[in-house]
Amino acid sequence: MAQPTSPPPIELVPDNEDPVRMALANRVFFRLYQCANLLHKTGSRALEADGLTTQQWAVLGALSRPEAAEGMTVNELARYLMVSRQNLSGVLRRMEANGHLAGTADERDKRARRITMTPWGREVWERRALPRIHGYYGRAVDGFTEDDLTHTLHYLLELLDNMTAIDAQP
Amino acid sequence: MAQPTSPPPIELVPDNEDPVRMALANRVFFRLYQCANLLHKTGSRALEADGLTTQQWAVLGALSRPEAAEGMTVNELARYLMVSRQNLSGVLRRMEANGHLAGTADERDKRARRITMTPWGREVWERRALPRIHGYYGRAVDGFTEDDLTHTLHYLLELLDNMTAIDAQP
DNA sequence: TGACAAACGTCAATGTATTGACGTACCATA
DNA sequence: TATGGTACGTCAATACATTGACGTTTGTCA
Repeated sequence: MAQPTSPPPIELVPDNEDPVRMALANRVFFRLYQCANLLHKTGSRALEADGLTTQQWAVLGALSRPEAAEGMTVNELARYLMVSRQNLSGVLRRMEANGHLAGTADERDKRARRITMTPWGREVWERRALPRIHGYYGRAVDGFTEDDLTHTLHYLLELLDNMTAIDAQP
Repeated sequence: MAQPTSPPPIELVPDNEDPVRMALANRVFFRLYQCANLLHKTGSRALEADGLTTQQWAVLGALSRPEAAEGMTVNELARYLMVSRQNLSGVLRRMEANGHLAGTADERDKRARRITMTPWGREVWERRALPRIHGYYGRAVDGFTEDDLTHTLHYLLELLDNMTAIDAQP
């Protein structure tokens, strides 16, 4: 027997008002906020003997990749690290002053500056920083299986995707 | 038939040198670093019309809890948010100047200052900020099921635990 | 009780992060 | 080939974040 058509189910509570979801999201973002603070604090402390901060660690990590063998421009680095180029400008100035980095004018595009690691910067990175970073990682992911790490990475990438969309379309 | 006892398996590569683990940890921390930057950027932008930053949002969120009905001291807030009290001192000064917060001398302990939300601060928090924050959460956790959120929270708490241990024992 | 360590909050110095503004250089199109 | 739009990098102002140092208050233990 044919049923009379009934209206489609109405979502009484829109997604962004679902209290359970909101409470969970709130806890996630609060912990993400704490993680961010603690990452910068403990990361910088782990490398303070080498005169590096967490941000400088990120810069050296980016420039040490084989893909960056020719160096990177300020803008490329800023996009890669997801910070503003204005901010990076200051970080790079300090790192050039420290002798870790060198900037040379780009031949093709005279507006651009190519940033590369100096031999001393590479030495510091490979011989001093990397061993400490691996020690740091070892403690920071203590108790994580490889599966845990993979899942954590996946969720961070999802959050990053969503926040990138928010950033692009405020 | 009895086997001769053989030596226990030797872990050739200590945990913090396992290259697969290190590579995974590196990707996790790089994404965490990007998440941190993007959280502060998009969070502050979401509330800029109310004159709030991500940090001020965290402070109001802490003070709006029923447990904080009597207010919180600077130190309690700093521990709760996992930032230094020196840093918080400046944030609170700006928020008192904005009229969102008020500080009163603690009766019991004359060294301490109890921070509370002003009626205006509560109004801004409840009527203006919270709706925007829920909109932000809705977009930021788009595609996450409740299970996903629970798992994400779990992994962030694990990372937080490990980093707290590093912080305490450098 | 009197002295001394420890905790509370702030000041100062430094580094990182944002947006807005600006000069220089590239480039596409009229 | 001019000319306007856009991209590159930096300067300036402001807000966060750290550590180190300091004056005030508290509380404990000789």
